[in-house]
Amino acid sequence: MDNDIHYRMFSQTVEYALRAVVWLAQHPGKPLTRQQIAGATQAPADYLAKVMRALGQAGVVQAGRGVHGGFMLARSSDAISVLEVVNAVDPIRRIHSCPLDLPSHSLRLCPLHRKLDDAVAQIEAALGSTRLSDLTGEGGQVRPLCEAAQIVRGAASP
Amino acid sequence: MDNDIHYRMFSQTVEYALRAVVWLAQHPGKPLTRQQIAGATQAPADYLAKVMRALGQAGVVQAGRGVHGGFMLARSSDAISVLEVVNAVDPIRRIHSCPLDLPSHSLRLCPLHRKLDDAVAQIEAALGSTRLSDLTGEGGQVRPLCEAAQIVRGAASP
DNA sequence: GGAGTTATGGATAATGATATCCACTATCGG
DNA sequence: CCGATAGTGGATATCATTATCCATAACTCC
Repeated sequence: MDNDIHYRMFSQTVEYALRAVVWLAQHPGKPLTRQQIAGATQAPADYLAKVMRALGQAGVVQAGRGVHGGFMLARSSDAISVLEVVNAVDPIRRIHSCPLDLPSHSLRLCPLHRKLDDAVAQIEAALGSTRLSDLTGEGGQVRPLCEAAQIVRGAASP
Repeated sequence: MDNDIHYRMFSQTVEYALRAVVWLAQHPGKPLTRQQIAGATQAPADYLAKVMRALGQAGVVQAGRGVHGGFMLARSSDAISVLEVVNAVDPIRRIHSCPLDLPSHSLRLCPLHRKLDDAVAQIEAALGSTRLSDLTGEGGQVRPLCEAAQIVRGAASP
């Protein structure tokens, strides 16, 4: 409201979750550990533990413990939508009733909240129709999350 | 991420700001005081002071002090977009560069962040094309923010 | 000009999201 | 079985948002 960077349409938690599952989608086959994912996606490893747990409980990823443990997508990357990932960690909240703090008699929203809910619905639809496979480049070919991430990988693993 | 209600696509501050300007749009002519707006829109009066100040600095509302003071829209309600109100208090942040914490060499976003930014752009467009007059009912006729708000007004002012 | 009213601006407190840390459990390889 | 590895779960710290409070400035009416 006043000075510098803060407001985000998507929470930091959602950011981490999406980076993680995209990275997993780009590296199928063997499980990746939390440390590996954290390193690649520039997420704090300790916090990522919580995020991954939420993804596991939601059935988006499959976790394995022990020496060859780590995380894999629970299904193929074209069977998981971005919306599912978002909802696993920070559910998108549609506006079903008037947010004024009253028992909602109203079944219909006022023009303002109808507009806002329409906007949320748009997002929901956009995320729901996007699959993880849409974000990994065609043919399972490995693509970096961003150009910048590619640079990091190059620098970190000579 | 775990148990109950939290995540919102729009911040509480944005909610208050929008309720306030919609209420102002529905009551043109004379200025409304912070207390009046707070009462009608169920917003905490003290916090609303800050929100209104931000709206004033952004040129969305016009403030007057003293005995017949209060707030009025700075322009007519069909000359103010919802986006302008949102940006006045909690600017929508487009994703211009990779959020990974590196100097952004990359001019192009990766598929993930392109998708996310597209979603944000959709919201921006939807809010930008909606005017306050679109939210007040046709012909300047007074409509409540929500059905619930109408009930409150009825109960509060017999 | 004085009294009362109302926004302004800053300081401070409470709340929720984010981040860190540690003990525990499951799994694998010997 | 033993030790090492890696996820699980909970406790705690940090930080931004939200909320409250107070002193001050501007304005109206008398």
